[in-house]
Amino acid sequence: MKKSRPLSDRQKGMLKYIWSYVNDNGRPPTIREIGSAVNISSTSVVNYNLQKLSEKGLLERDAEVSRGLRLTEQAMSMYESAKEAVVGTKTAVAEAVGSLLRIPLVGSIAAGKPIDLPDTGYGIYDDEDMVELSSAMISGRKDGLFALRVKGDSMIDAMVNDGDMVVMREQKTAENGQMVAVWLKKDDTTTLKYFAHEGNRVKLTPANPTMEPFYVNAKDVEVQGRVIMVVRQTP
Amino acid sequence: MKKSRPLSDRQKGMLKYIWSYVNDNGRPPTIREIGSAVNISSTSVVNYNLQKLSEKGLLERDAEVSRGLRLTEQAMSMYESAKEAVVGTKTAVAEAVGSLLRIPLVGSIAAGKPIDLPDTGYGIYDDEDMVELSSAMISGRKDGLFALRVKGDSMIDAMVNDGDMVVMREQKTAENGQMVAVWLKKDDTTTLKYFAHEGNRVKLTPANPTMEPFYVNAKDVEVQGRVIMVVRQTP
DNA sequence: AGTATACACGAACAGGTGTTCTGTGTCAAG
DNA sequence: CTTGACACAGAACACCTGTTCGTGTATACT
Repeated sequence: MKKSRPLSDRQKGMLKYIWSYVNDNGRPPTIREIGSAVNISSTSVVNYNLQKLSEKGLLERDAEVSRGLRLTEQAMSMYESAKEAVVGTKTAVAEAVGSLLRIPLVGSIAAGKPIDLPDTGYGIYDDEDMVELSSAMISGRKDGLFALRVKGDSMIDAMVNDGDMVVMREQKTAENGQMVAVWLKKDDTTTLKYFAHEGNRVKLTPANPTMEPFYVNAKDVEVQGRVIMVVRQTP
Repeated sequence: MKKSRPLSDRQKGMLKYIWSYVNDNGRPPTIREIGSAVNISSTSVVNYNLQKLSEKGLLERDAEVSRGLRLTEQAMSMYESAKEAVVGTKTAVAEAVGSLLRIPLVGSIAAGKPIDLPDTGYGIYDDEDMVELSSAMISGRKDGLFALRVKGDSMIDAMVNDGDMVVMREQKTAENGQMVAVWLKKDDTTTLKYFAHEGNRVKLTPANPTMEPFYVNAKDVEVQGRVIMVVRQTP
């Protein structure tokens, strides 16, 4: 559920000013330039409203960089009505929009503890805690999906970095060849490994091809979920 | 009549950098950013050459204003051919109408060769060759995006596996801290590294935190694009 | 009543950024 | 050889600029 408030007069003015400033000068304005153009005395208020506009997807900001802001296509279209292109593709996109999956980002995953899902279970989530993926990117069932943020460097064996996002599906069992998050009872450790049954043992293979697989007694592992996808956003 | 000297290599480099920076970031660079890009340690030298370029009518400056410079038509025309290639990529933007981005999967990336984009440039794509991502997942500009499939194990230093997908943006320049695909001329190798200017050298840091950064002469690296995202779909 | 949220203001801070000044070396003309 | 224009380096300075903190004021909801 999105609570998208309408733009205030100030925010509309700021947007328009930024647009025309870039048009006139070939570079974005500073916070203080925006402020004096819209009669805002405090830079923090400009900053505040810029952030609001950013949250609405109308502009993007580069932190700690002077003039580090940029209008998005969405905002540009408000001023450049003539710039529509390729109507043909529009229908295809319209169909595709419906197949957008919104996956809750429910917690984090680290080596030292089992996956921590909020006690409430799956319920209501803020917009910030959702990951949007095209359903075309995900094969198989699309229910029971959730995403976790990886904390720490403990998963580099699995080619997963600190800060990466792991999209998973609730599963207590796994088939051979699937990548799973397993809880190793002996070590009190959660790891990501390729999974394979081998008699009463389980073969766990790191994703890093330079590392050797190892074997664990089937009683000592607990499948916590299947890894569908790993996403890393680089700065 | 003024005696108009030909441009020095430095000035040509500055001009080109400014042009690609504006193209990449939507705003002009600072004096120090230009300096580190062209191996000039002193801001006064950059200032000096900027003034020369200004006298030659290749750019205009706004005094006492950060990022207060702008290429003239005359200078822009020097890069006309390259500009058209960029305009070509705009088709990818046109399809980004909704909140869903359709990014062309244009080829593969491997250690032994530069990024191979189809000679045809960006044009028509099959549906199978498109990657769908929510635009909310991608920060920064959304034009000039393309995706590559990673071939081989040569990128494990960058925590990127065989078969992973890399979403990139066409960029000839990079800011400190960004992950880029760089072509190392000496080694005939393409690698993914975190990028940082350091004087006349470039610091390249592997994503794998257990590995040490190394340094290369700025002349021997060529930024081929910026890595926006790495996506791994597990079986 | 109290609590939460959105919005606004002003001040202060740290680092970014253009400018300026002094000095050094090169090279061709006088 | 001397001179002066040209190109460059380094440091210092003053202002610019984004960020953050504390505070205040409405409005809506419990």
